[in-house]
Amino acid sequence: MIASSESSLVPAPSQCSGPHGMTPGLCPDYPHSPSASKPVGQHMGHTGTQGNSMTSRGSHQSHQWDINDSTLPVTEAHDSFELWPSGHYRRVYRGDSDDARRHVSGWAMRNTNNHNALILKKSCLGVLVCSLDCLLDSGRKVHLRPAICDKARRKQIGKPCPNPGCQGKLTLLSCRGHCGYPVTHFWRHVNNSVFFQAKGYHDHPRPEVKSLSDKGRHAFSKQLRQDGERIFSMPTKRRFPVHTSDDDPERKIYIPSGEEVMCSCPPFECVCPKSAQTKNTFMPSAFGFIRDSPSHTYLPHRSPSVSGLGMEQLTHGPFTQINITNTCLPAPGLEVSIPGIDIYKNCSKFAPHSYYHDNDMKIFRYGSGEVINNPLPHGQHFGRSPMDDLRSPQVANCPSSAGLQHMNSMPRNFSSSAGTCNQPNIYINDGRDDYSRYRINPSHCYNKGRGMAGSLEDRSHALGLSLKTEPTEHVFRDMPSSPHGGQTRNYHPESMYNSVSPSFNSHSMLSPKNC
DNA sequence: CCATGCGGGAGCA
DNA sequence: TGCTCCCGCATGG
Ligand SMILES: [Zn+2]
Ligand SMILES: [Zn+2]
Repeated sequence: MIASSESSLVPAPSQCSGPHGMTPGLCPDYPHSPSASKPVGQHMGHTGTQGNSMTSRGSHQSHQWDINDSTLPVTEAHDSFELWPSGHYRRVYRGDSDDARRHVSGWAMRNTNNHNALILKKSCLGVLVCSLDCLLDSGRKVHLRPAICDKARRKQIGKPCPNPGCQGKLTLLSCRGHCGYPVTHFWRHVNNSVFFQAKGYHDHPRPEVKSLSDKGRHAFSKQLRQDGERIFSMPTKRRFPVHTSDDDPERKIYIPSGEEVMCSCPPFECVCPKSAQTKNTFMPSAFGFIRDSPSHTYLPHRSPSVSGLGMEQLTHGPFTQINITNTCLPAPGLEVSIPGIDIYKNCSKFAPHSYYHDNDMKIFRYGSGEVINNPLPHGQHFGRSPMDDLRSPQVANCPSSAGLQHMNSMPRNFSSSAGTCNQPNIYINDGRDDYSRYRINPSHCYNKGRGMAGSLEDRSHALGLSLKTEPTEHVFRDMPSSPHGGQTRNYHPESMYNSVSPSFNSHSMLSPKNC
């Protein structure tokens, strides 16, 4: 988010109490944050967007709104379309932008029902990779685009790698760039503009763009008909993007696996094997959560522990890719000091496979195919993001939710007493999925058309938005290992984060000494 | 066939 | 009661 609101301009530490088991007050998400002193709780929800005359200048640095704001600014200046948005930021596109109206993204984003017809939510599906992590003739890796359609996607998974001669199979590398869960995109049409907000950093390579994937699909169909004959990998020339500030996603620097310079530990803690505190221990983050889920409900393949292999094995891959694509650096602000760069650097190992931080610098590391043990049951793979569930501690523990994000209102369970976290304008935008249909159900006011962009905008115009944004759930409560798994682990957030708190109360998070 | 969006309803707390 | 996820439907390319 390059955003903007007073709050977002201020990389203020987040108000984080309960959920993280952290000491309230000091949540050094962004130690260099300018100070601000507006007590949390003073704002009624957000800054500068209370129907005032604020107008966006079109620069993403000036976005002082949150997608959930009741009133979004009227703007005459718009941002150029970003095909590969990553990170927490906002954009305002022209209402007549075809890309924006179609909610286009280079990432494979699937629609998520948030029961809010005004705001379209999508979550990232990740990327299809070769289980053997093979290299194409071009030197690139196989990064196919997951089908948005569940059914089609199921068919993709397990297919032979399109790389001639490779015996690998396509594996879905799920996105967990939003604190362990898929990155989410929000689209909202209002004021003849298309407001876009993204949450999370994709932790996987970019999938092939749509048009190319279409070719791939056809190729696969052909392949099936030809009974096993391998198809060739997709060409690499991008054709789909209409507008994009994208750089060349294929620019990669290959370096020996031992030379990686960063890790992708969760922002709140380094869980690198080099970290004595966390090595071979249950990680209190989403990763550990995943590991402990018998049903492998959520993105288990990235859990260093999930396969039962040692960390070394898990992290051993053919090589590490460092993809530097700085052509679209986020503006100075929160994003600059986010995850993958400062926070994770020095952590040499963590994931069994790729990690990648878009925009500023991408780092990904692939393990061997065996390591990328994919495999979430389909039902889960295609499931919605648990990040949508505010009951999930991940949400509460997510820096993007608790720190990076602009928060629209305080969660009910958060102590909003000033002083516990003397930061200004901390807004919590929970980023959950479904809005309560009982509270927001435009279909009650409008024809139940299945319009897309138009309907969003139309409804926005006519409907006085009153969106509830505070988490109403028990974000600090013990969480089940999966929303519906039934296996209720006794999660004790407090204990879970015992080892996290220290890092939270120091700057180690930003310069993980333990890594 | 699939992308995309909508939304009913189940399941859980 | 509130909320999220599952899953099917409709539409359009
Ligand atoms: Zn392969
Ligand atoms: Zn992603």
